[in-house]
Amino acid sequence: MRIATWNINSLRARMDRVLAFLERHDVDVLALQETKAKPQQLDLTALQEAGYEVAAHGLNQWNGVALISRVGLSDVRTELPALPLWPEDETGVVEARALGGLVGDGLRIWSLYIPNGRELDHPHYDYKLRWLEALRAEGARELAEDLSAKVALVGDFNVAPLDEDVWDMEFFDGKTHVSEPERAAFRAVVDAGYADVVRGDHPGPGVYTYWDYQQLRFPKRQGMRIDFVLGSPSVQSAVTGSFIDREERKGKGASDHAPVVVDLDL
DNA sequence: ATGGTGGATTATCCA
Repeated sequence: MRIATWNINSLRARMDRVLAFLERHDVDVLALQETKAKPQQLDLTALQEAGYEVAAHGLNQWNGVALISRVGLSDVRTELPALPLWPEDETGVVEARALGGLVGDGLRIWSLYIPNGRELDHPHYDYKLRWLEALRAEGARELAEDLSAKVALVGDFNVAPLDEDVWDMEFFDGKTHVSEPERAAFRAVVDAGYADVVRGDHPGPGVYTYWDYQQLRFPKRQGMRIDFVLGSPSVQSAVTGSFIDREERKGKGASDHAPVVVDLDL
């Protein structure tokens, strides 16, 4: 089974790229972030004609997530249990930052869009840390129940875990994505049993998944590694290969993120 | 001097 994660920065603006990507790489399951669409705004005809089922979760113009699968899609959940909400919820509305489903032979995959954090002293920064802690707790609970559970936590984590995951640490001094609390929160998810299954075969420095649209960051190779596929032990041991599709960042109409692709022999 | 891109939605917010 070939799974992938991609911050698409508007699914409606890039549906043609998604279809071409799925076909080009023979992808079975694709997790998307920043779909920037409510489910009812999406025209899924072409995806369905290509043999894919789709589940989408979105409430506003920036932080929607989706799962696309041609190997089954069931038990779809639109929120992680006990996930803290932003803004502090009075209406019952929750943010569309997580969407999980069962695909293939019992693999649970979560498409995750971790909060950006904005600034170190912004309320969203604390929200980001709480969100990651809730993800860790839920991930730990899942493995405490069944250590052999096949779980993949994939998506845009908005954290660069190592210094080598950004093009210039001095540039990021005092900024989010590289602060120690964010990195500790990311490591806690890993330590709960969810390993980065890509880094081993694609070590840095200079291996990125995101390049800002501004300042010619992509041609200048000034990027960040912030998109990850984290796998439970049974997923880790099933990995047969992986790659970051840097080509997808090229040309007119590219997302600012590249897809991350992982092959599994479950 | 400096958000110099890009998307969604409409002059502003978000990343």
